[in-house]
Amino acid sequence: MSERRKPYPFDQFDPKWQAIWEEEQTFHAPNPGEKGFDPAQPKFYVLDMFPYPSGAGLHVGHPEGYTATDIMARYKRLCGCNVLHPMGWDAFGLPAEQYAIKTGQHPAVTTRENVAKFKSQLKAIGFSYDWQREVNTTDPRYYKWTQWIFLKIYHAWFNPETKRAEPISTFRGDDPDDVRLAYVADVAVNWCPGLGTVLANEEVVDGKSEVGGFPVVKRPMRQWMLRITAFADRLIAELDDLDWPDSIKLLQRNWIGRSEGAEIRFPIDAGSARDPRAVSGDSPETSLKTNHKTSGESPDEARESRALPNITVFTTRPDTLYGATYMVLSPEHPFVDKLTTDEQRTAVEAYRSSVASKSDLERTDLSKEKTGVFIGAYAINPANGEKIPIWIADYVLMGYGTGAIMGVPGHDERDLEFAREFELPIVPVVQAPGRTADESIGFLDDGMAINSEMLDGLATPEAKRKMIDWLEVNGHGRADIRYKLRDWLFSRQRYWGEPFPIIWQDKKHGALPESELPVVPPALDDFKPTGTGEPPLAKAKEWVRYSDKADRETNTMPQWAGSCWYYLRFCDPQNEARFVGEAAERYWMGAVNDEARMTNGQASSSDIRHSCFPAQPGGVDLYVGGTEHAVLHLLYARFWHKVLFDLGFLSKPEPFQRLVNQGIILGEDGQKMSKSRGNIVSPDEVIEQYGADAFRCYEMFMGPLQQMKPWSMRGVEGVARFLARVWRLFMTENQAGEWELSAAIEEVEPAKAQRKILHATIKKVTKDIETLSFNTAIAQMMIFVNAFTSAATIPLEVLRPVLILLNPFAPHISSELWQTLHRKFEAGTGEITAQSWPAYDESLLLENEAEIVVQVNGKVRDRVMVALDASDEQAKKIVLASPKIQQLIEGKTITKVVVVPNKLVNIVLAN
RNA sequence: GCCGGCGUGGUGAAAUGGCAGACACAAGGGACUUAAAAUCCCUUUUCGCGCAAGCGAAGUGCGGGUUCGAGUCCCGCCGCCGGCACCA
Repeated sequence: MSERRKPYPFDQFDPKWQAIWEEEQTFHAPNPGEKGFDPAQPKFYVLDMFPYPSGAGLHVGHPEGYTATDIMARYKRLCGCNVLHPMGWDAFGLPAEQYAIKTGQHPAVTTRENVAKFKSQLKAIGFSYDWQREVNTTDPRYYKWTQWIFLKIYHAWFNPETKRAEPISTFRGDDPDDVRLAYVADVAVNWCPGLGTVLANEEVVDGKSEVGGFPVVKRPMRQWMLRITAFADRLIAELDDLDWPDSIKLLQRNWIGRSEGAEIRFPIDAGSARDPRAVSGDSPETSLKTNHKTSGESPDEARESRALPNITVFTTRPDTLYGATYMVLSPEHPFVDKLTTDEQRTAVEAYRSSVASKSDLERTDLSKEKTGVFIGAYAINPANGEKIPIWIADYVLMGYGTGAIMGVPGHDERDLEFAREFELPIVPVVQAPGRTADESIGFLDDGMAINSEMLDGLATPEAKRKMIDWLEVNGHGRADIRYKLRDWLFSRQRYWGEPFPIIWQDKKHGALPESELPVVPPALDDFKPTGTGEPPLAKAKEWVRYSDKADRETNTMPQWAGSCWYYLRFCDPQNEARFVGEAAERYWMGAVNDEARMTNGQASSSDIRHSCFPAQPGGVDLYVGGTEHAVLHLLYARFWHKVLFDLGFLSKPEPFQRLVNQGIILGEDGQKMSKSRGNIVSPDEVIEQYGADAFRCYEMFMGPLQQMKPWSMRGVEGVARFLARVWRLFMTENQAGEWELSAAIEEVEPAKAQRKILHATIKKVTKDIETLSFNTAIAQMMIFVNAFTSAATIPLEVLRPVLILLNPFAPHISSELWQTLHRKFEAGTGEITAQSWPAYDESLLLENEAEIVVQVNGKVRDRVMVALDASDEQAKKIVLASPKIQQLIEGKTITKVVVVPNKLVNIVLAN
């Protein structure tokens, strides 16, 4: 008696049912060909973003999305679907390694402990995962296939003709290493000294590492890159058919940053450069090979550029070429050295070194004034033949476009600022509607071309087109498309990641044969980064030596690698011969089998409807996770998926058909949960006090899934009270203080009103689950329970379906009550999880009469009952006969009467 | 700066262009109880009138508009949140 008695005995039946589900493997989904697989069942794949198992365990934010997917999974099973609902661990990554550095504890040990903790917490919430499908990215049986996929990428190239990834064997050029989708490049990378590793652009936030917040500097290093830019167009275009939030699609489109425009070549003025002949090539890109797209320059261009060097710029506004009064090169542009005149050399060198010492953060500080230096050389504007000065300035970035721009101060904000700072000429070439030429300086939108000879009078879009034609015809340039998206920097100098299946011999990289996978990292005592950029794996000399002639690659893959394809492994996690079996992939990642939908055993007569099987184009049917992965994981995974699809391994080009982002859960103080604020709520304490079902239901009852919302223990209590009312609807306490089935439950015909509320509840809950409106589904079940709490007798017929409706939300209590009910009544067979989702009968929702709202001039004045089949005229007549209304309209002129059948009549009076 | 999203009671929120505030929380009152807890019932947008059942007015960030009718659609502001940020 020391503890307070629970309002219902969840502390007894929560563990009981969790044990039964585990024992009976209730939620195991059989694969095609396996025992228990029914080809007539449609599939439903509902996926959570698998967690990184941190040492802190779960907080109440994690299970928000998990609860939503669990409700969906349990609902779809009750609807007769074969549901794939798996969970696993994204366990490579920095925290475990940082911990290892601090304590010497091997990351594998930490990971094992954290996984066990996470798993027991998830089980305590009663999630219906198929634990037979659990995967762990750090398990050699898993990362064997991560490495295998890397090899597929390595052995593939992007064929610009077919716009698809193809095996490297179809490449007809000289050196396949130039075009592989995985390649090595010396690039200016984001080096993070604090973490001792390089980072992808996506992992750098405000000049600091996303993990740990350490400063990040640019540094040239030899790194593995994945050619994601080749897929930029498809990654944008194929978003269209996905059922994702528009905001996430937009985020991805913006991140990819497609810009249409033109590449324009500006000849260097022969008289001005120190030694123009010394400049070779027409673009820095051909030598650097940073961009796949431009590697195939035409021979024409090459010949031309040898005759007279050009500076190539990219612009989205070729129509403004006549307004280009100067050029700016990035300070790192390879032409700067060759073009700088002796007089300007000192100033140029000084500027370049000052820029080099700046961090990215300082350099991109928008509020600072434009800086730059004239390098003494001139270029020729190909449109008007004018000699224009060449400058360098740090507002031009080497990493985008060609690292050089034409300065059009009339119609570009930055150029205008720069030109004003250094008193360069400003020529308006686009006239704004309703403004004079001079007033149009600084006008950025589409207008009409002026001061542009052949373009004069043309609207901007036509002017662009005409200029591009002219450039192409005269060999000064061509239409071009550029992206903000960079190729994916794929190597890390860390211990706790997948080793590359790559060896080096004579300074050339080569792939290991598939038979040598997995490549397991060496045992190390010292996990510390070397600090020099050399990876920790290099310390394992024995391991590194592959043969007398060849050494192993010592970089490791980034954390994203494992999560790029885990949803595929879930389809067939034990397969030792393949990353995913063909039949399993086709079934789970393919489209829903329409035939199965039609022949499914659910009742479907005309008046009984449910919507368990909306049209689904397939793939992962529902993917729930946080917005923080909008441009990282979701873009990388789509990229890998497309490569594997092109190579013929997958059924569909997109992995995740429907995506939903859950909103974050704030602490009780309305602030983001964090250790430092001390406002973290753990599911453990909630479950201990209120039970798993109250926890689940509160997570869903708080508000719309997608919305940010604060936690409230009071709110949990309210939901717990609801579940206690459900309990007492079925159970009463006897003299001995034991719970027994209530005598009020009888096998009697429900009253009409009872039946009506039952069917209204089935309809509402079904619809709300489909739209993920779990909060209003629970509200409706509360209404149902409130309506029955004081009833003298409760018909069995209405209780059974409601338990099934409740089951996805509160699986423990509904299972327990179902079992108790059926010990007495023996109606129906088996556990609640084996039942069918109830159907509702629309005709039972209708009365003979409807209450009509009567408005006068749009204000509600009365309510009257009108027969359902009444005509508009009849309704009007009844409404006008109402004494209240009579009073209000007396002596006034009715100008109009609006009738909304069965709902409303609005009488409009003349004033 | 640019691009999104969101502003409804004391709080979380509900509302296919058709009764604003469902369902909860909190608060207040009552029943049961020796008492408390638990449970159950009632009140609770604001203002005004009324002993009362009730009646009237205003009300969804602010200002306009469309409409018989706007929380919902359109235009212009303000505020908060998120993303991008010298991307040529």
